[in-house]
Amino acid sequence: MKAGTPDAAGREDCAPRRVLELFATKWTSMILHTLASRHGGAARTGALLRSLPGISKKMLTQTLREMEGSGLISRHVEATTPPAVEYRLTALGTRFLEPIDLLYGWGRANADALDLLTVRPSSRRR
Amino acid sequence: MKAGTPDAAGREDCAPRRVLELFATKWTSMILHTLASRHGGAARTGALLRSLPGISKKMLTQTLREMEGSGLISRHVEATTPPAVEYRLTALGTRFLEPIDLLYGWGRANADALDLLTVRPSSRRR
DNA sequence: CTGTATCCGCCGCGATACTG
DNA sequence: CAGTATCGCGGCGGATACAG
Repeated sequence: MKAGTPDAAGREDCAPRRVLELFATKWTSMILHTLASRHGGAARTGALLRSLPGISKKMLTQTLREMEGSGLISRHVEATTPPAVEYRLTALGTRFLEPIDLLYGWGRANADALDLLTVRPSSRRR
Repeated sequence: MKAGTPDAAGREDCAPRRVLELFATKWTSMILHTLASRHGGAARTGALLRSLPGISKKMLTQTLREMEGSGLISRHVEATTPPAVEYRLTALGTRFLEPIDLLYGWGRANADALDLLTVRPSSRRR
C-alpha cells in the first residue's frame, strides 16, 4: 500500500470524520452520558446544568440544539408555568453511547498512564 | 440518585475528560489511525502529510509534538541527509486505537443515520 | 525532507444582562 | 425555569516564508 492513498481517515466526507465532528463541541459526549445516567434517559435543563460542572448556560443550550439537530436527543416541552423542558436520548443517541462509554472506560483503565504524562515529568526532548 | 451529583463526567480532572482532551486537537485520532494502517505502526512525516487530506504542515508537526508528549507516539531520527524522521505508535497509542476504531466503526455502521441529518432535511423547529 | 516562525482570520466558549 | 442577545478574549489552525 503506497502513501498518498487515503485508506485511513482519508476522505473528508467519510463516516469517521462525521463522528469526530460530534465531539467537536466538547460537551456533547458528557451530556449524553449524563442523560444516560438518569432514569429513562431524560433530564431537564436545570438538572443538566447542575450535573455538568463548568458548563455555562449558553453552551448547554447551544450544544443541546446541535445535538437535537444531529438526532442524538429530542426536546419535549411541558406547557406549564414556569415551563418545563425535558431532553431525552433518541435511539441514535443511545447507540452512540456505546462507543462513548468504551472511550470513557478506556480512560479510567489507563488513568495512571495518562497521569504520568499530563504532569509532564521534568526533562524531555532536546 | 439526585441531580447535582457529578456522577457522570463530573469532576474536571477525571479520566474521561482527559481522554476527550486527546480529541481536542482534531487530527490526533486520524494520525494514530494512519500510523496503525502502516506496516509496523510507523510512518515518516511526508507520508503522513500525504495521507491526511486537508492537514497543514504546521498542524501535523504541532499535533505530533503533543502526541509525543502524551506518550501516544515516539519520534525517531535518522541522522542522514536529508534527515529522515519516523513516528511510531507506542504501547499506549496502540491501546488507544481500540476505542478509536470502535468509534470509527460505529460511524460507518451508522453512516446512513448521520447522513439524513447532516444534510438538514428542510423544515425544522420554529 | 523536516521543522520553526509570523501574521491573522475565525469561532468556541465564558460572562453578563434581559425576555417570557 | 428556559432561552436569547452581546461583548470579548484566547487560541485553533491556515498561508507563507525561512532554516538546517
